[in-house]
Amino acid sequence: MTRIATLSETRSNCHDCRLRSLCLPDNLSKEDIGELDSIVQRRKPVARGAYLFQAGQRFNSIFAVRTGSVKASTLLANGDEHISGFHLPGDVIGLDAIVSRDHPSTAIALESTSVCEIPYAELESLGDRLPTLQHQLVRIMSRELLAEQSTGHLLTRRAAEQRLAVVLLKFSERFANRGLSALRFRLPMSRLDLGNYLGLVPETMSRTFRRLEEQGLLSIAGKEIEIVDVCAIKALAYGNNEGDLAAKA
Amino acid sequence: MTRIATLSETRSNCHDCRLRSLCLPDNLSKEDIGELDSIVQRRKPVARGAYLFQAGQRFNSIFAVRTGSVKASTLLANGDEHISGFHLPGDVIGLDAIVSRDHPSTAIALESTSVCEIPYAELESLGDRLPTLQHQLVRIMSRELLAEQSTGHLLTRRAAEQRLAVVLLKFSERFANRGLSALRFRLPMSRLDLGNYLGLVPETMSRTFRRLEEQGLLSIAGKEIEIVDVCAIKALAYGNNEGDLAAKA
DNA sequence: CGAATCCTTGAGTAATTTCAAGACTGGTGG
DNA sequence: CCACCAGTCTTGAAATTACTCAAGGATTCG
Repeated sequence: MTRIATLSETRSNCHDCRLRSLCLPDNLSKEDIGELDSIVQRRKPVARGAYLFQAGQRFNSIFAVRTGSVKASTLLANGDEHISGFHLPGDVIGLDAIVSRDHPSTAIALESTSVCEIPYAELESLGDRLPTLQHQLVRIMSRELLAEQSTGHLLTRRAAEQRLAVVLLKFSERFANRGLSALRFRLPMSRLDLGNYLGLVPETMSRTFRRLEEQGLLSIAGKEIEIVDVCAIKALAYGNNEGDLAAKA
Repeated sequence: MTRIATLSETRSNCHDCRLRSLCLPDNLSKEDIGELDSIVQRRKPVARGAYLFQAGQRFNSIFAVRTGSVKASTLLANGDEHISGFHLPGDVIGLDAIVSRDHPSTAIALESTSVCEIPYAELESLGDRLPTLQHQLVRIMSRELLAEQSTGHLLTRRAAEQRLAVVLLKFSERFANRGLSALRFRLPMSRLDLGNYLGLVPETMSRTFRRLEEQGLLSIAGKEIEIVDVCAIKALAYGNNEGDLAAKA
């Protein structure tokens, strides 16, 4: 077929982006979105396993995930990998690098992933002229700060079942925020990666998933997860430690 | 003694503040600091156990810790408290509330603590006029984001000894950043609170402290901590899991 | 000085980790 | 299109570790 489409035609712009309300353009006027759009670079999708950037690499841009998913990881002194988070469409990546000159962590695509690259120097300049954009950047950073904090809550839960319940609800919420089903979704990462994130070994992950399925809280088919009993999962995740509520499932 | 000093005289200003380089004034011109100073409110110290703000309370200001220390906590559904962080002089608190209208967490003074209160609406307006100030706010948020992330690293460490080693090194670094001793310092929080933060029960905290002291890595006198063998602590915190290096202590 | 809180210590239990090995996938190449 | 291969996932049994429960002792703050 004849390809007469220019690059810009096949690539979306901020104004028409479904994720606009989650991203930098939120609250911006049509004109301001146009200005932002002019500095946003939309490259071809990043292949599964490829780096968006690596730890130690010079920081130049932040990235907004458009489709796909990304894991953020750091290499520990002993050679182990620690996964500090997973990024889904609408998330903005690289904000932790602003304060230093270099990226503190590595961003790896978990599947074919398309991102918008926003050169930070240009964003900063544009923000000087467009207060609304600047405010939105700050709001997004505040949002990320909040998200990171709740990760802390997650990891101090002792029981593996609790940690899994909490993280599943968090993903559920994130999918729902994008208008997807809160009860049926596909986890983009391997159990290995999810376990690493939660501080649990793969064996425990496997057993914990199975236990929740046996209790009738989940239905699992590979990476496809269905939350069968939301109430019970919430009770397990956020309810009392004694299990009084959860035991009623 | 005769008190003729006005309130403004007994209270410092941003320009003369020792913590200036860690805080919002960093990188600002003398004039800009003056403008910032004019919106900063310096109240009398907050007593030990008093709230700077409570979760759910309307967000109006961010706070910079000048002296003392603060713990950030949230109440879980089961009634338990979760401590998400500790704030020392130079830290800016409340940034996680910008995105929502209310504070997501409660800030409690761990000792008599003095803070600078910065009304956020005014800071935002001022930031619109002073790009350098705006950039500095973003840098501080990026710094906080980075700090929160490394909390995640901390909490995925399985062993209690590792978690304690990591958190002690983090405090050591923070004290050093303020020009204090990196090897001898006073932890402002109780073992209870520190354990809560680390996801460990008080009994485990007690035993773990004692074990590190017996191994000759620490010297402990109440809240006063001395790091005796930095290398061994670092090996324990960041070295390999097998303990090959740490065992040589 | 006195009460409240915090810290310590001990013994037993429950949980995850470790070690080992087999089964399953999904992607690649013939 | 099928077969292969590497990585992923599962399962079992033993070992380690932190948690729970209980109670006494030490600090600290008012």
